This record gives sequence, structure tokens and C-alpha cells, in this order.
Amino acid sequence: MTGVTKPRRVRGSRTGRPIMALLDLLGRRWSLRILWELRQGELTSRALRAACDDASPTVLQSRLDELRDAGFLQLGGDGYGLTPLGRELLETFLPLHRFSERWRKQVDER
Amino acid sequence: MTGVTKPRRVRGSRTGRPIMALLDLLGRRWSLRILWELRQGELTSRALRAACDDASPTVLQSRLDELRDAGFLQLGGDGYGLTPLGRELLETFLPLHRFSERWRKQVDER
DNA sequence: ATCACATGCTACAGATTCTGTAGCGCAATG
DNA sequence: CATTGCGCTACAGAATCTGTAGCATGTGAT
Repeated sequence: MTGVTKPRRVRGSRTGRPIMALLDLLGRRWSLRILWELRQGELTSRALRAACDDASPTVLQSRLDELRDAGFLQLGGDGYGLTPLGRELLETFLPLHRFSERWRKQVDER
Repeated sequence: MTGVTKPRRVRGSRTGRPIMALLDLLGRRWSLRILWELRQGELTSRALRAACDDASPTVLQSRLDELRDAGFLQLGGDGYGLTPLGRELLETFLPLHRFSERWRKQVDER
């Protein structure tokens, strides 16, 4: 593995408000999805790719690097997995699942 | 105002899993930020633009249309605001603020 | 009335980012 | 060895975003 930690700037961090940096990081293609797909355990990079509708490995790799840099992911024996911090973040998002079901209902009713 | 509701497809909705559609919608540039900036009340399109680091009006408008289509936003007398559903969604995200502070601490400690 | 001003929204060229396919180097396993 | 699967990269074409300018409409004051 690389082992090298490249400094990776998160856009929006210039404001100094971490929430902005976080919103920016999460508001990139596949970020949320990656965290979501790892909710049940580690996945190899290829399995993760498959889980993410075969997203392009280029972007996926970028997101993985960024999320790893942010301290949300780590590369373990069985592939990529959430760090404790990453799990905390994911838990913040879990209510989203329920919400999405309610959302569909409301949309269907129109 | 337009008054016309154009059908707008959310990528990921093909899977039929609303959570995927939601993650995709929210995982676009400025989506999360827009919801966030509207947390305290309505903002005119220009005020919103200013709040979002002067993002390009083109994308912003796309996001506004999409979020409006999704039923999260509406255009009221004082500009754009969250619908009840949108507020529910935002509330799902509020813990993110706290998390982001904790996150910064952990990052700073490295 | 008309003038200035603010609103929601659009056009468009250039820059950035994403997609899709191919393939690399490396370790583990047969 | 040969094979297999891994993390990761290259690269051209497509899609998306940026930045600036400006339109059409509405409101309010002069």
C-alpha cells in the first residue's frame, strides 16, 4: 500500500468552519454512497466499486483518498472500512434511510 | 415565477431504492450547502448565492430546481425556503454540525 | 408614467471533474 | 512458475461546474 499521506485540501475549509469543509467533502460524487456502502463492514476496492454501480475507479479512488485523509476510512485486511470516526459520521446519516422511505411516499402521492 | 413543473429525473432512482436517489441528489455540488444555508429561514436566490460563496448561478439554479422537484424547497414570498419535508430532511442533518466540530479536533491532533 | 432597482432565471465559453476502458505492479495461492 | 485478485493509475471523451454578462418581470418611489 502507499503508506504515504498526501496533504489533501478540502474545499470550503478556507472558511475555517469545519461544517463547510464537511458539507463540501460529503457533497461530492460518491462520497455519501461510499460511506453508506461500508455501513455493514469492510469491502475491497473492487467490491466497493461494484456496490457503487461500477463508478469509475478514477473518481472512486479520489474519494477514497479524500475520505481516508479526513480520517473516515482506513484500509484494513479485508479492504476499506470505516474508522471509529467514520462510523460516528455514518450514524449521523442513518436516519436518512427512514427519511428516504417517507420521502418516496410523499412523492408518489403527487 | 414559472409555475411550470418540469419532470426532473434523479440519478440512482432507477434502482428503485429511494435511499440511493436521495444520496445521489444530496451528493451533488451545493445540494447539502443549500439546505444548510436555509436552515434559519427563507433567502432570496441572490442572498442564497452569496451565502454559498457566490457559487455559479447556473448550478445553483439546477440544484434549486432539483430540490424543489424533490419537494424539499419552495419559492415563497421572501425567496427560497424549506418545505416541511425539507425541514425534516435538514433535521436529519443537524447532528452533522456537532460532528464537524469533533472532527476538526481529531484532525488537528494529528 | 417612468425610472431605478431587485428578483428569479438564462446564455455561453472556458475550466474542472467524471466516465469508461484498459492495464500496471504486487502479493498470495495453486 | 502461472494465475488470480488486490489497490491503484492512464487517458481520451463526455458531462458538469465556473464566472461573467444579461434578460424579463415586478415593485416602489419620484
